[in-house]
Amino acid sequence: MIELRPEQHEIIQKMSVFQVRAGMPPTEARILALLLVSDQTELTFDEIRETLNTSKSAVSTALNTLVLRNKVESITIPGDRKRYFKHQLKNWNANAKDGLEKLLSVNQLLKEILGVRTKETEDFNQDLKNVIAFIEFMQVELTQVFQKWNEQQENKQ
Amino acid sequence: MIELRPEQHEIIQKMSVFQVRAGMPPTEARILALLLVSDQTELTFDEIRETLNTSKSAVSTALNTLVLRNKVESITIPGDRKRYFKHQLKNWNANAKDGLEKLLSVNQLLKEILGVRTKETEDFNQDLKNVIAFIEFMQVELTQVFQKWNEQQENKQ
DNA sequence: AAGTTGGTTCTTTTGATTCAGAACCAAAAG
DNA sequence: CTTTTGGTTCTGAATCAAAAGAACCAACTT
Repeated sequence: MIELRPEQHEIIQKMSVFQVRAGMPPTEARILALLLVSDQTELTFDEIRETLNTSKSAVSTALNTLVLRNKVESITIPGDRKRYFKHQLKNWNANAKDGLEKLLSVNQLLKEILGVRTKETEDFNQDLKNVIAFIEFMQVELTQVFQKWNEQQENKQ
Repeated sequence: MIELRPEQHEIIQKMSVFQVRAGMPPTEARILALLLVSDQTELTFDEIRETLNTSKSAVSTALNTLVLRNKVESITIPGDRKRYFKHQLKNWNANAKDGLEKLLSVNQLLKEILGVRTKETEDFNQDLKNVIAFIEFMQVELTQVFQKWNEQQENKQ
């Protein structure tokens, strides 16, 4: 069992509220938050379960989906049967990119809608075309922004 | 009651699935999709209710939150008691900006976490600093991207 | 003033998520 | 081969969000 300072508990609370609002299940959110604030960066299944005071089943399913979604990485140390779990901070960038791309993929549907609409409603259709153009613009610009970040990072080494 | 062609029904289906995945309640999603595909761009409360085959209460609350969130605009025609509802395509841009800013606001919490962490775990802390830097970078770049788009639009007129 | 229209608000019902508890299982240790 | 460890999987049970239904209300009509 990990001992947490009061501030750490507080942040777990605030952070998980934030993530739950964004659609993440509570247990997953609390595990992620714990892995961010804990003094040890690698925790075992049981440390997580005890510290968060949650059932084995809840922790097991939550951890598995977190690993599946590349939010958490699971580490095995040779000669130790336990698995250790660690926040995948390194993937934050890539996850963000994936998330944005998924959002922008709505453009496919908007184009379909434009294809199906009456030609009568010219103003509306023009507005729709504009949204489509905006999303396409964002796609191009965001790729450049990500590229720029990656270049900056490489130059720092 | 609005008559919809099969393709229109299909798109309402696909579009609302997409939005529901992104966290929007089903009725709201279907109303938005209907307002995008319908041949008439302005529909009354009852046209929406009948076409989507939903209860008055569900339509009422959904419409009200959509109006509150600037996703739908409500129009009144003088001498007609009914309200007409229209998709706020013009606000797509601004809504996108708000949504992104909300996502990026997690940075506040990440900074708090960094302040509370042990100094022992240097690698982890460096990764965390990197995420924070990345989000700050995105904030700056995104503002510029939005600005660039707005300038382009002004020049077109 | 007695409907009718165009909704809103409150309560109940339904359905889906989430979690706990227990049974279960595979790998390693004894 | 039996036991322990480190989890997983399978029911319920509790909770929660969304929708339905019904009562309600204000504005307009007749």
